[in-house]
Amino acid sequence: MSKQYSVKQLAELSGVTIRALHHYDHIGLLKPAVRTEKKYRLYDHGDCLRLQQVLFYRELGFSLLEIRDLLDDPDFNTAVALHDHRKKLVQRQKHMTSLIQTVDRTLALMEGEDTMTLKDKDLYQGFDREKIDRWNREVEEKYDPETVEESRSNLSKMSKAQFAEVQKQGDRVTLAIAELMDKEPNDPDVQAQIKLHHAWVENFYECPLEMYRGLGQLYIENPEFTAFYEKIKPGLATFMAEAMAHFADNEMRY
Amino acid sequence: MSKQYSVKQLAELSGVTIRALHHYDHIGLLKPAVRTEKKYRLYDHGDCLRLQQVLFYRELGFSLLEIRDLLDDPDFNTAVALHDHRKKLVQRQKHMTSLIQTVDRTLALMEGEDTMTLKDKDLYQGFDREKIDRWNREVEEKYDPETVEESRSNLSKMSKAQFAEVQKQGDRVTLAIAELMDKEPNDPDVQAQIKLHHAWVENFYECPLEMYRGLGQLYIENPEFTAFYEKIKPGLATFMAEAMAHFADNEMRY
DNA sequence: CTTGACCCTCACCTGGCGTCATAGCCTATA
DNA sequence: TATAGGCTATGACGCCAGGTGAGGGTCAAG
Repeated sequence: MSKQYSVKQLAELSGVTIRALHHYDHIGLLKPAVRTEKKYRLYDHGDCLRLQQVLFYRELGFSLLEIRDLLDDPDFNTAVALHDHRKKLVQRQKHMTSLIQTVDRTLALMEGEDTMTLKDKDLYQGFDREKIDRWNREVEEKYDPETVEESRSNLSKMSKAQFAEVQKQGDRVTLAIAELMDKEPNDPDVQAQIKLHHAWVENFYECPLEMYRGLGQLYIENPEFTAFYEKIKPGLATFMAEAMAHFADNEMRY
Repeated sequence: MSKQYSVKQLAELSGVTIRALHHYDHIGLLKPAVRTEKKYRLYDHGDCLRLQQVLFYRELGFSLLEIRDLLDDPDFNTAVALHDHRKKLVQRQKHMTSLIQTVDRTLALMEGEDTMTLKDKDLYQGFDREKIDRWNREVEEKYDPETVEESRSNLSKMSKAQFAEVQKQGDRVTLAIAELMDKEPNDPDVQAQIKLHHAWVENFYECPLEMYRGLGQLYIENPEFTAFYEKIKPGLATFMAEAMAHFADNEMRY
């Protein structure tokens, strides 16, 4: 009657692999209309339609078994299933969004630190306005205007002289901490300096405690940071990370 | 010197399972600092830090092997890795978005068709205003005001009489197509009726060709639609789907 | 009759563990 | 000191959606 297709033909028609068709057969998702005497699979038009449906729902992220149940039960309420599925998709999308934000924040911290602390790049001489503008534009695309405004105000409002002053403050704090490395990371003296460090960081970004802890992590995670601090004094990166973690812990208790 | 932790302790501290720690050991991602004579694992503070990093990157969706390489190679550029990873995340997010839109469109079409064509629900008697309002509210949440305005205007602006008239038109077209099923789906006569059908659909939704093709797919994907058209004449669902696909193809060529 | 394209089944591999099964270790109490 | 319990270890199978063969049968053309 109507046309019949071998596995290969159906595979090429539909774009799925032969192995996948075997698999669908195996799990009872798509059994060929005919099995010849020699066990060859022959698919008919109905099978093609079913495969279309399978691919549609697979695209949407349904599991193969869900699809099987969905297609096999004629009483199944497709609308409800789609609605449920939509919820899952939205959740996954939100998750993606928050992950992206985390990456962005991490990158922002890294770039921020680069800009603020790596002196090799002539930052003492002239403030790299171009870079700041670029950064602001990027932020603008990703976040809401408020954030941009804050970032812009913090960074570019500063004059060259102000910036140099803030930079010097940061150096002083860092060196002071380096001097205290014979003590424990949560020694009160160290913690006092860390408090200053935290305040210093907040010159540039609003930096809640969780973020501050993350910044500390970054000091030991990212080779550039690690190198920067290790150059000042070996072990400083780890020491600061631990001290910052303690600081975050202690402050969060209240 | 510093504290040591058994598997269970570290598991409880970090929130991962013992099995996971075993696994991380197995793949060389996190080997305990000490293995006692009796093969017991003992983790030290450094291991804790490393685990933190592992969890951080795992959260972000890096694979365990990627994390291992990333943490083991001190020259590894974390910023670049994060940037690459960000791209992947954004792509997945976009994919999610398009899937959600597909689901939404499917649901919209289903609801639309339900409202328009399933006569059992007394639609001839009284227009289900409550349902329309609900539908409009949902659209309102998902899309921009323009779309809502359009949807609202198309649907609820119609008087009961107008609606009945449009409904009759739809029936006429559908029956006309059913009469032409002995011809090929892309026969000019069929295509002429399909053109009317497309115009009819656009009474309710702006329905570009891709969407129209999708609607055809829906006729064979969704049991409710299939049942509706099969009841008019066996094979009509498939026939219309094919004819609609041809129509979309043909129209798009110009 | 052979060649080459196609078909079959069986079975192991991926990732990130969960879930047993089986057995050794350690400590406290009867 | 025996035993109960809680901890530890290793090893192996399972999940999901197939990928990637191995090893062997089938079919049409030359």
